[in-house]
Amino acid sequence: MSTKENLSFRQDAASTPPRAFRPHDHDSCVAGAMQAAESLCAESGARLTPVRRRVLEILLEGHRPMGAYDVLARLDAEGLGSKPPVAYRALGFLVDNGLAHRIERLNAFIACPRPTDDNHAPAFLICRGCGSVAEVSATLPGIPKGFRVERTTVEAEGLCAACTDSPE
Amino acid sequence: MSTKENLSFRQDAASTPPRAFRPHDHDSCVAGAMQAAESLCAESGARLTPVRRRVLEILLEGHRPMGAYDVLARLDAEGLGSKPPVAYRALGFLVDNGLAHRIERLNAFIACPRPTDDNHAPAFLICRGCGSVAEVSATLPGIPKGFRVERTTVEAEGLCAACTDSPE
DNA sequence: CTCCTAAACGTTACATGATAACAATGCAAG
DNA sequence: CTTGCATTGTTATCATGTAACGTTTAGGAG
Repeated sequence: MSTKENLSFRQDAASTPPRAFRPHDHDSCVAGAMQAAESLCAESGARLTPVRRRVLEILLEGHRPMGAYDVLARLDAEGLGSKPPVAYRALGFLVDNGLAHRIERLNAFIACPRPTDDNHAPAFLICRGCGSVAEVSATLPGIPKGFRVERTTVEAEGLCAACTDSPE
Repeated sequence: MSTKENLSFRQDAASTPPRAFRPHDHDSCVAGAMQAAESLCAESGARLTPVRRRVLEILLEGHRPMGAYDVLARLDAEGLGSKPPVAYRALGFLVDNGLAHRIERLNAFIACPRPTDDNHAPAFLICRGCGSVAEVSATLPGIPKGFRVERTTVEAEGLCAACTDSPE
């Protein structure tokens, strides 16, 4: 069973906000995600090369999406690459391997906080106040008979609890 | 109550494919949508100017999304405008007034087939075979307590019934 | 260990998508 | 009429994304 936040679009609303919207031990958050990424790659044979690892680390710095060119700027500053394909290829690898996701509304990318969990239908809660994005599990009920779903994009934009309370 | 296709993500899978995936009387389909658009604009005071009306007609030609530059090419051919802002402004108007929707996955726009229906949470079924897109109603259950949803993006890519049967 | 191949990387050039800013025009209310 | 605001026209530029091609490198086959 998935342990991701213990949240699901199918069950009743959870009582606790997702971790991305709460203060938490982010260092262990990052460490866990990197560890999971290493394991997954080791298991699948995917190669987590220096640029790819670094891009994942950069994405993991915050629970908020980054544009490909933002990532590229970071890589450039660190001497790891300066041309768009460098960033897009690394991001593509991470997305293909479930280590990151693309947020369509924002044309941006975010690290997957729990890549080992079953992750076939992620949904994203985008707070327009603080810019944080939380990943939760989604299952779309009631797809019309005969339509075979292969991929889903589920994104909700709004205000997280903290930003609702203090609308600065 | 919404009459849109009588489909909902909340109820059991409907037995009939959405109209966009079936042969149908498209002329009356278009006429109905234009009529509804006129009424809505008359009621709200929004001005359905020639360019805006024409863009809506162009989008209504098929149940498939068009890129802003595709629309612009059509406008240009008809002498209605040749610069990107012309297309983007008309599309923006249509989206703001619920007469069209943006498909985020595709960076494209599609006419709303039933703009008078309640339309607060549309979901889109995108067939990668024929390129058609059907709009159905979606309600996301189980949003975590405290997150206030303002807008949703729900898109499912896959194969419609017809394309599943004949995978050319 | 050496060779071979497939994957990864670096770079150029370009394609596609979107908007800021400002001037000119139209239109409707007072 | 005239004033004010929405709409349109245009320029210029920014943002996002990818095709294509040659080079390098890692890792397995022999």
